[in-house]
Amino acid sequence: MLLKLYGPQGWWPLLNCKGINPTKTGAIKGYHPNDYFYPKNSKQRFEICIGAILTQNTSWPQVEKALLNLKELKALTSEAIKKLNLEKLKQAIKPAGYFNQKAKKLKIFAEFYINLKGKTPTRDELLNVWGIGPETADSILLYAFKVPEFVVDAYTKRVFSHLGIINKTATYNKIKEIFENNLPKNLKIYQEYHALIVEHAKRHYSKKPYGKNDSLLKAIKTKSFK
DNA sequence: TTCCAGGCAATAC
DNA sequence: GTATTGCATGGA
Repeated sequence: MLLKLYGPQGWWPLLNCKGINPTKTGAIKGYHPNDYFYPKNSKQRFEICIGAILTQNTSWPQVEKALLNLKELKALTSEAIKKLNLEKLKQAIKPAGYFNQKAKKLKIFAEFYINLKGKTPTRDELLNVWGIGPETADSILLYAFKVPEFVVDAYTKRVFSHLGIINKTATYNKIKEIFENNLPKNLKIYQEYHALIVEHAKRHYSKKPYGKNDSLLKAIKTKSFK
């Protein structure tokens, strides 16, 4: 239903890629609808990773401003972030908020990324990096490294507890488990579903009362869907 | 003015 | 283990 309502979301957004859709909500440019072949290289992979860190409790347009500032400084690579002056880094990412913490997170992550030497990290390895929590780890694995880990966020919890499908007090891992146990373990499905939940929640679950005009909720209650 | 945004770590209980 | 708090900018 969500896919029918909103279409493919083309996550993860990148600043530079061919076949982009500049009109997509929340993106200046860089969505890649119907195209799951990104990222194509280590640089794009890294851009997704730092975007995942920068978007912690922050709206995507603010993150894009930060990414564009970094691009201006030619600092969208792990080596460049590692070398970049800390104060300059803070200034560049200021639009994304929490700039003191996030600058530190980016420095630490850049080092971690370099040490990977092209390998895919495990979930536990990511969780052991300061600044990477469960959602950021899963986002990095799912969208940058194409590992099927379902991403849970505040929206997921809000929407699905409203739908009566999960408990309000359910933990991150519990919610993740529910989705993964009830979906085919498929990369495209995991990528698209999470993105669609975010799009749906932005429309109906951003301000209270939540889910007021949620057509999905109505359809589920009346079972008028298949 | 107040609330909110694709969380996380530190701390308190 | 679970609950609370600080972190910060900018849009609605």
